[in-house]
Amino acid sequence: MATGRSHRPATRGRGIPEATVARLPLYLRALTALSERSVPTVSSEELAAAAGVNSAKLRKDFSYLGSYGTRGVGYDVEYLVYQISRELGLTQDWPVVIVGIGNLGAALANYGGFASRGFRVAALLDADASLAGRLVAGLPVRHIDELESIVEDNQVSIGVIATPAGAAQEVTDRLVAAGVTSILNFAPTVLSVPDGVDVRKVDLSIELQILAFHEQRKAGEDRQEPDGDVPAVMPA
Amino acid sequence: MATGRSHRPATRGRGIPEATVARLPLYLRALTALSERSVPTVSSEELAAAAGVNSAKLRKDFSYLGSYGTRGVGYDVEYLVYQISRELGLTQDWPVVIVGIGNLGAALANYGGFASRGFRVAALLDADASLAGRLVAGLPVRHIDELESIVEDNQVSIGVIATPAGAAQEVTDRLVAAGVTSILNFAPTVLSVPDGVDVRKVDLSIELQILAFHEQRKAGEDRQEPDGDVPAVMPA
DNA sequence: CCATCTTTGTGCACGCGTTCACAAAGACAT
DNA sequence: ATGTCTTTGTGAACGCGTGCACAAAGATGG
Repeated sequence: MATGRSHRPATRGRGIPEATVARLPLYLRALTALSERSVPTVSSEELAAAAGVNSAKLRKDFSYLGSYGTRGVGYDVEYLVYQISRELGLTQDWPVVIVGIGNLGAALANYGGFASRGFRVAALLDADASLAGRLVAGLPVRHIDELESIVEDNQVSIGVIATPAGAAQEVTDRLVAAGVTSILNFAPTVLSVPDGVDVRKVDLSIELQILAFHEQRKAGEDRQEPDGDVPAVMPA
Repeated sequence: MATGRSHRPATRGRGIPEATVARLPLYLRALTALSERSVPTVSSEELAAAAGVNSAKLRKDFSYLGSYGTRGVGYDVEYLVYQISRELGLTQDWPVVIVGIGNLGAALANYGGFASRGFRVAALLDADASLAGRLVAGLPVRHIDELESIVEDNQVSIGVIATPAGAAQEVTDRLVAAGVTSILNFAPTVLSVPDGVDVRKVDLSIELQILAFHEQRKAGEDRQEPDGDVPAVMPA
């Protein structure tokens, strides 16, 4: 995992653990819901329950970003929303491009969670010329050849890959060459990128396989092991 | 290893670390690609590179499932494919239901990675009656009211939730009540389930927010810190 | 049969993340 | 002001995951 290390071991602000960063969006979502209900303050216990985590963990997470609650009362909801948004960089506008407008790409383009949090879909790209011009989520699909100009013109630094596996690496290379430095990859492939480029992977089938493992283990506790070791196929 | 017919669920095999389980599908994918190219054996170094992990980690992972390579040679590809498939429970058939056939649900239904690995889409369900009967990925969409009978008739133990956030908990409750014990949740909500039910969450916007954080940090190394601590808004 | 070479399997140490448990801080009532 | 009560912030212990480094195992060639 190429997560740049902090040059400074500083206790404050700079050194937020990766695990904490991954939970901040979770807290933010819960806090936003509270904010919409005009709840002024919330205790670590309540918020932790809403986010589905341990309350001690939540308090420690907040302590990393120097966010202060009030003892005996809790946290100010609006204040926390602002702090977390700023820490995550959501107070600024992030133009993103989505490459590969198949079923998944269209789903992503329509996904409300993007636009609502500082992300703006700058363009939808696809290699299929016959898709060009078609409207998806109100935006026209454009041809992949426009990738470089779009990335440059819109200062796009985040790309989303929803292409078939075979095209993912080439698209990645072009995105990186054009200036993209963060990639969210939905294609079932290992992408290689130069240092300084972040890749996060979302793999639908892997999640299902992990579930299957646990499901099998649960079933195995009740019923007999379905014959353990020797497979039908042996190595030569 | 030939433990023949083991009556005892030996210490080995039972205690596979969660982190290892999460990587097994990754290895399996790389191995399948090798198998299709008729590569007979592979070293830990090569396979690790293909899967994007450290080779020592890979060897340790394999050691947990008792899978034996041959020193000086490497691992037998076919043998490993079988072993990992069996360990993950992919040698059996897993019927799944997908609930919520919007953009995302349709994308999931069409996703090839499911069918190819022991997963079979038993039904597509949606609350919108006007969708009923419409074909998606060759399967007719059925009304959510059929959930209970479908789950029971097909012995479905895995459910995929692709509904809006507001409907996710109710759908979860019905799935669990009908007998589902593993849930893959794409809705941006924290689901509460009874003990014994596994939930895995895939949250598209969270991944993007994590990317934004790193992106902001990268930008912050070059340019000036946009003023650190004191926000414009202070708590009451 | 012996020597050499390759690659596995793993003991060990280290660092990160989680959780407990509690002192400190502040609100609030009297 | 003082005492009580609630809730935060964190020190410390623990457990898990990772990666190094190396001995053991086996293949291969002479």
